[in-house]
Amino acid sequence: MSVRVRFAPSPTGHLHIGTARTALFNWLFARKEKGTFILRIEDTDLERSKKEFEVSILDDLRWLGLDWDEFYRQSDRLSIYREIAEKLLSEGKAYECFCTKEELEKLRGKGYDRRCLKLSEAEKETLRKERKPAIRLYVPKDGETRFNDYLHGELCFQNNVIDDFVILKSDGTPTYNFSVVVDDIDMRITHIIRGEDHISNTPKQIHIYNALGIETPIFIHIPMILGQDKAKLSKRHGATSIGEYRSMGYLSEAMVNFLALMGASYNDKQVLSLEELVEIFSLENLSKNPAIFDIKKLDFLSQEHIRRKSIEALTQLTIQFLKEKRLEHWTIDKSYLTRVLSILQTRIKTLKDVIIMGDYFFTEEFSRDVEIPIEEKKRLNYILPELVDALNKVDDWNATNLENKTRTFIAEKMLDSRWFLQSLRIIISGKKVTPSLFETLEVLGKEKTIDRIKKGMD
RNA sequence: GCCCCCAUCGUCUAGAGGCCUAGGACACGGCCCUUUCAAGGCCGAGACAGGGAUUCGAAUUCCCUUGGGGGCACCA
Repeated sequence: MSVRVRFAPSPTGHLHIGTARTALFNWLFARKEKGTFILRIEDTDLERSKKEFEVSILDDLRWLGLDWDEFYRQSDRLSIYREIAEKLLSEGKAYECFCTKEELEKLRGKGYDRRCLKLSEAEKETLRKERKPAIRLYVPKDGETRFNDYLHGELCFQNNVIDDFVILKSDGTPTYNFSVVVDDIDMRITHIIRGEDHISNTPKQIHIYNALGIETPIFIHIPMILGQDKAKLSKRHGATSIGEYRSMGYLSEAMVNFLALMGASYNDKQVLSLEELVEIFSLENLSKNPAIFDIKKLDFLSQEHIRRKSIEALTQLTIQFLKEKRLEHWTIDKSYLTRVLSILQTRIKTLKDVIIMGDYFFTEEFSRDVEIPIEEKKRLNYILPELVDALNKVDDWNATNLENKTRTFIAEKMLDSRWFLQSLRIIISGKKVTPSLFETLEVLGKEKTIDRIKKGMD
């Protein structure tokens, strides 16, 4: 039997880091096993589901490189859930519940007391005229529910901790636990890979499988991703959606690599492409400990993946990124951009670093992280005009010639080269860290270089 | 409150009774290279939560404690 897995996000927000990792593991497993990866939008919560979030989630999945073989939307399948719920109702495995919100509120924490199970046919008939009933599954109070989880082994829940939960709401839409099971059966899902927060839903779902007389798939509950404070990763930990990281200029390869590394291991190898991950992925690689989100590791991976890009590919990605940041005017001279990137490539962690660390290549409005102290400026004002003269005489403007010329100048004037070169760096870039100074000057060009040195003298 | 899950360096993890004086990666520290900041190279520090039990032998098995996390909706 071939593997069929699904990723089932609800469109109530943007694609979250943890959710994305669940998608990734499902996808990797499907691709590795030559199976089918199904994308199912769980939009039965009419209140909170938004089309724009669905669009955003699909977009982020594509960005990550996760494609799907089949696509479903639960809102298109409402009649199916109703039909199955009716079936369970007619078989006596489920019953109608006429309780109001207020009545249920009083039962909070105590569990549902089955008051509607005791209703007579006549009473139900009267109530039906007043309001639409919800449908609850009848869950036996005695015994226990056991199931096997691939990572956690045999898990056991006492049935008396499970309520007769609602499967169909009074508005005719299914609840999560119900639609999931109906769909997983209908879509012939073989392995359910999902977050550990669903472990406690599983016994409920198993009761539905049992009521329907269907065998359960294999469950694999993967650990959560936590914030630095070890609490479930949430908004207060900062950026938690894939889109935010994309906007920060992380490469999708880095994101995928990072997600795959959290809660799993692959023979000590760390930097891996999506293709390599498919190759080595196995359920046995999964860990059962929760993982803390560590952005330092993401930074490292992003840097590594940037280094692995060809200069052409990196240029393309940067053009795209700068467009998104409304800096397309930086990309007009593509060959210049490529030259800038060729010397920046080994020292940027994200595409955004092109803007942060390399703005001086593109604009005179570049940021100044450091300023030269006044006393030093006085000394420089004295020296710089002569340097300008010297540089003006450089005809073939390349790093080697520039270095020779400058070092000769330093020697003649008996300057401290560390001090002088660093001052020069600050004058032309406003930064204390740049690529090799002479390469930087070469790329920047004669005109801009001399212009900035002159400006630096005022 | 009830139910459930988890527990190795700061972080991600390797480890399925002797290969463990516990391995790797990130981060961190130091040194080297360099009459430029970086980058790069080399080296280093750093963990089996605690207590019992089983065993000739336990990071690895079992129990308890502690700690952390998750779930208990006509949300998903």
